[in-house]
Amino acid sequence: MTSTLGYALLGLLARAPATGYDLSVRMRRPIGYFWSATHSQIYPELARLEAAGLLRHTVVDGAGPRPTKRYAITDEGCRELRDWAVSPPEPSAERSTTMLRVYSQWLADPAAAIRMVEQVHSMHRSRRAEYAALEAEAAHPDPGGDRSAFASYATLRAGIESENGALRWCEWLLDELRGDGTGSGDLPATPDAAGGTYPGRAD
Amino acid sequence: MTSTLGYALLGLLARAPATGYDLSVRMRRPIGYFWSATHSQIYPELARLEAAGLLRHTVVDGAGPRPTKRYAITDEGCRELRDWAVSPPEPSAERSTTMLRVYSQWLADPAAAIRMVEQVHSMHRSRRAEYAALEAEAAHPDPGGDRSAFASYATLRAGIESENGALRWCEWLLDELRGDGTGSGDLPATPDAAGGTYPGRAD
DNA sequence: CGGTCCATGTAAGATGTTACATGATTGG
DNA sequence: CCAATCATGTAACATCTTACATGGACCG
Repeated sequence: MTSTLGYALLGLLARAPATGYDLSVRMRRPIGYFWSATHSQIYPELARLEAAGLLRHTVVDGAGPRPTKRYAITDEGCRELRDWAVSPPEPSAERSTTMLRVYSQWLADPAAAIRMVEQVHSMHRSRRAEYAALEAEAAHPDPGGDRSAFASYATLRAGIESENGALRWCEWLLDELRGDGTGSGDLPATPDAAGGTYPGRAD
Repeated sequence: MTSTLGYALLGLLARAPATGYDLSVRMRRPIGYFWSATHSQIYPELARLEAAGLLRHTVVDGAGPRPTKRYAITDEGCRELRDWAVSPPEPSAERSTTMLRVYSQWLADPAAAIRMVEQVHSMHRSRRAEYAALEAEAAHPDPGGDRSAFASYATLRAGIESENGALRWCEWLLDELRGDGTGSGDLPATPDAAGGTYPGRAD
């Protein structure tokens, strides 16, 4: 019944009440580092959630031509969100246009392919730097303490992990494409792990 | 003009001609390990690509009630795919319902949260095993040799990387949630890296 | 006086999911 | 005989993106 976007909004409102505008600003960049939406999705969804009794709004002073609404989650909303949060996760289909491009780069000039992968690499570097800065701010919350702060931190760690993995992959691929490959087939060690740890291997 | 799905189909057809059915079977599981689609998307898209001159079909013998069509990519299709493959990648919005769930798990019973993360963990383990088996089959193609085989291999490596990162994250989170945390804040070394290497850290 | 921020909404279009529909062949 | 596989399509629905629309306040 409730959409994924709905749960994203409930997740934010469970932490603090907010206006639709507040929510749309926060969701321009991914929330929990793994979801995003625009205001044109958010406003209708808030109305639907309220009709379902999961939210309530009060009109407050604001700058817009229409009344400014501050939304708060209801007890029913909390319950529904809580149940969804621990319900069995569906096997999510990963999607990446970048990977699709790489899949067909064998058709193109090798130099052009390398340039494209370099761009991907630098995008991941700056994204990781962003996340690393956020991590430095919040330090490492105790899972037994403020649980909502720890949950935010856990999704941030996942973002950093995922950027580290992407960076390692880019560096491996660039080595291969440039012909610097040592022939071992292993991924290279990365000398510049700024922020976010590169964890050790098993052996 | 051409959709992402269109490029996914062109990417497969650039390797070998195929029927819509073939394509739909291959795309039930992600192609290049990072895209998927169902037959109801694929058939109309094939018609559109053909109308745009990027594909051509011949009718062949087959079992269906309608004529079975074998599609092949045209030179124009190859050119368009090639250009797209090395064009600047857009910053992709990552989406994960699992992460959204984790973001709100602080509302729920800790034991239920742990059970849910354990399920995520085991899903990633089996996915990685699947990928590792595929990797063992293909070994490590030379980037200077069959370039299309190497491109497939590169996307498979990305899939393995991403599974390794997800597994490491699950294991860290489970330690934290169970209260086994050493307090170092670092991710733990993982003792059971089956298939797919866990690469070394920088220092 | 022009641009940005606040603040909310609608509408049109692209894309993705789920269900409906047909019908022959093969294997248990 | 029932189910799965081969093989192609349409229709309804949900979701996401992009553009249109309004209007006050503040800053340069």
